[in-house]
Order: sequence, then structure tokens, then C-alpha cells
Amino acid sequence: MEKREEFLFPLKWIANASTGVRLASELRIRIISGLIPAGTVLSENKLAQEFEVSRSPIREALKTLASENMIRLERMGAVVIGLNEQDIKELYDVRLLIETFVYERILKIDTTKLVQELSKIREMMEVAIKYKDADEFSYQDVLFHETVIRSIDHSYIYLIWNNAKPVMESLILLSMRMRLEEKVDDFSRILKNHDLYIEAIQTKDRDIMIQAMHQNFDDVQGTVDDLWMSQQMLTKKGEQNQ
Amino acid sequence: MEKREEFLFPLKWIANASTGVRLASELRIRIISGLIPAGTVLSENKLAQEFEVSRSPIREALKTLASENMIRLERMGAVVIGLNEQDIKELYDVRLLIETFVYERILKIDTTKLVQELSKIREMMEVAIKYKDADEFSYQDVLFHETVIRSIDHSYIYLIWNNAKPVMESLILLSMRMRLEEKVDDFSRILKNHDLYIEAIQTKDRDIMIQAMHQNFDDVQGTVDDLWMSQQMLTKKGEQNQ
DNA sequence: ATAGGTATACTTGTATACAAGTATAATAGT
DNA sequence: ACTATTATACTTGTATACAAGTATACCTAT
Repeated sequence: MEKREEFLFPLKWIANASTGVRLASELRIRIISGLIPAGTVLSENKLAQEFEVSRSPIREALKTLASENMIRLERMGAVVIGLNEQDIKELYDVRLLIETFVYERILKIDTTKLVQELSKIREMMEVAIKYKDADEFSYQDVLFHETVIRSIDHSYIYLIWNNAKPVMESLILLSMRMRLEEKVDDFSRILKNHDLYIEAIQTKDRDIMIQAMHQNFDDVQGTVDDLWMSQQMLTKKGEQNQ
Repeated sequence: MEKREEFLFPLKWIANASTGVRLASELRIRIISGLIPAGTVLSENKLAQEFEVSRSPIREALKTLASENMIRLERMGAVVIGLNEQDIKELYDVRLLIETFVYERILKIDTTKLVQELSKIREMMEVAIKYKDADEFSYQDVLFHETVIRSIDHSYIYLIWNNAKPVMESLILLSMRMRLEEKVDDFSRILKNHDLYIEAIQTKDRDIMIQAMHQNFDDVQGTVDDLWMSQQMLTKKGEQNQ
């Protein structure tokens, strides 16, 4: 069997991280992309061989993925669960739930600094579009929402975010990569959506926030479609490499 | 230094679990109870010596605790964060958030079986009171809420629950142990509160659910007080054992 | 006395070794 | 042919070994 050295996850995002964290990121995105299909049984030993590391970081990665419901640790082997359409919708349920809660808190605090920070990120996103850098765009997109969530300084809400973030991040990443090739216009639409978010935070106008969230929610169907296409492409590519 | 073999966490709950999981449970409850105070720096080697195990399960436990925000993994040692009053309130924020979401979904499904299951758990709680078993009562209490949450079959909401559950469980456990000694009447009040939950689910009457959640929320202040007393007692006991 | 460097005793992260348990397959007996 | 048993090749969980890096304390030179 030919070894595949290609990594799906941006290496520079995890360059300083430990092997365990890096492995988790790579395995996660392979699972979400469908490159490792649901139902696959992962063995610690085989993974260790494949990635040429010991079982220690592999175990660490598998524990992480299990806590994200990406895999299910069983007696003999870790069974891949992955993400289906339903899961993605549920993931966005949670994000909507969190962000609604966060927004209610934001209404009570001074948002001057937050708005400034978000504006900066927004411009970063614009630059990312200009240079057609889907990875950078995704990074800034996730950072945008993380910044909003962190602003209310609520440790358990942030904990939930941290739990959902890796999956969210991979999902957005895959979606954006697809759109860059097929639906470039989507990027400016997403940018406008973020403008709306900023406006809602600045004006503290609930209606605008609802509108922003609604737009974001509508975009989920797109994400689902992109993921499906991404899976098709990757598996085809995989077959060619056989 | 004299070795303390006393375990705070009910051993029978984790008898079949791996060493790593057992250690996480015990360390968690020691941190929440204040027996291991915030700011303490935990070393993997020292913990391994203290519990007479290798570093492998210790590392596993520390990773788990870090994901629950109980500790913060740093370059040199794991720093204990613990729970302050604010954290507990935030934990209940999340629970309220989850349960509100869950209830909205429950309104749309058939609840016959759920109500029956909850009634069973309610009776278990009654038995636990009768035999003055605070641990059993806590177990059933947590199970009650978990059963409600699981009923809507939402993987990510359940994931959040699973992330918050261990801390919640330890918190309730400590609180119930205290109340058993000082405020026995609280138990019947909690039982009535659960009756209200069941009624709200059965009748699908939002007002009753709001009332039930409100009562539960009011109880948080009690939990905070109990925890504080529990911490006082345990640290005193600790000093005596020195 | 103080600044700078070095030795030392820690720390974590990863690799390897071993033990106990489980599924699979081959084999022996009927 | 089929069933039961045994051998084997896996699996995970835990212990230990090693490597690389970091803080502390001490020691030396000025």
C-alpha cells in the first residue's frame, strides 16, 4: 500500500502543537470530509504505523475525537461516526443557541472595543478573499465568532464553544475550499453577513441580529451541499490514487 | 507525609472504569470540594506517586479535567482552577439553556414513555431519601435530567450535557451530602420540584416548565452555600489529619 | 554585593514494553 | 459435515524508558 503524505488540515495552524493535537486535527478533517468514511474501524497500532508515531499521541488524538463525537471508542477499535446532514444541522443549532445567549449578554456591556476588533477581522476576511485564500478566510471567520463569544467572559459558554469549535472549523474550512472553486460569489455574501453581525452588535438592535443569524442559518444548507461535493471529490481522488 | 486513602467519589460508580477515568473522577471532586484548592500546581509524577499508578492514566485524567476547565495545563505542571460562585452560576446558565432548548423539542414529540421513565426515577429518588442515601439520590437526580435531555435525540445537545455532566454530578453530590446532615427538608422540596418537571412534560404546559426551572434555579444559591460549607468542613478535617 | 553562567532537578511529550482480554481461524473429534 | 476447542493474532490499558526543554539554586567572577 502506497503511503499518502498529503495532509488536509493546514499545517501552519498546528505547527507548534504536539503530535497528539496535530493527529487529532488531521484525523478530524479526514473524517468530516468523508476521506475516512463512517463505520471505519480505526486501530491504534495501524494509525501509529501509518503516521509513523507511537501509540501515545494516537491515543490522545482518539480520546479528543471521541469527546467530539467524531468516533466511538469500543472494546476493539475506534469506530468512525462522522457527520451526516442531521449532525451538521444540530451543530448549527448549538451555535445558534450559544450566539443567542451571547447576544443577550452583549446588550448589557460596552461593545466599543469588540466592534473595533470585529471590524479588523472583517477586513482580514476581505484580504483573504482578495488573495483567494480559503484557509485564511475560514480562520478569520471562525475567529470572528470566537471573538464575539469570548467578549461576554462566560467560562462555560466558552467551554461549549471550545468543544464544538474544532468540528465547526473543519466544516467551514472544507466548505470554503469548495466554494473558492465553484461559488466565489458566496464569499462576499458571507462578508456582508458579518457586516450585519457587527452592525447588530454596534446598534444593539435585536432585529438586525436576528436577521444576521437567520442569514447565517440559511447558509447551512449551502455548507451541507459543499460538504457533500467535497466528499465526492475526495473519494474520487482517493480512487484515482489507488 | 501520611498517605490519605480516603476517596470522595463513590467507588461503585466507577468500579468498572479504567484507572484514568477513576482518577479524573476523584481529582475532580477533590478540586470542586476545595480539598485541592485553586492555584495548586499538580505534577504528573507526584500524582502518579500519590495514587501509586503510572503517568499514563494520570495524563489521561488531567486531559479530561482540562477539557472541563477544572485545571489549566501549562508548561510546567497543571494549575488547578476549580469552581467559584460565578462558575457555578455559569454552569447553571448552561443547564438552563440546554433544558429550555430540550423542552421546546419535547413539546413536539410523544412523551408517554419519557414520563413513565421519569416517574420511575422519581420513585427511586424517594427511596433514596427514605434510606438517607445522599449518593444514590444525587445519582438519580442527575439521571433524571439526563433522561430528559436524551429524549430529544439531539447529538450535540447531548454532547454539551456530557461535557458539563461530570462537574454537575460532583457538585450535586457534595451538596446533597451536606444537606443530608443539615437540611433534610430540602430533599422533599427537590422531589416536588421534579414532580413539577414531570407535570410540565406530561401536560406540555410551558408555564409549569418555567415554574419548575425557576425553582431549580433558585436552588442554585443553596448549592453554592452547601459547597462553601462543604469546603470549610473538608479543609478543617484535612488540617486535623495533618 | 551583584551579575552571569552552569549544574541540577524538575517538567512534559513520545516511544516502547508488558499484561490482560477478545475475536478469528484453524484444528481435532465425532 | 459439523461442533467444540485450542492456538494465534489482534485489541486496549498501564508501566516504564528516554529525550528535550525549563526553572531554580548555586557558584564564580567582577
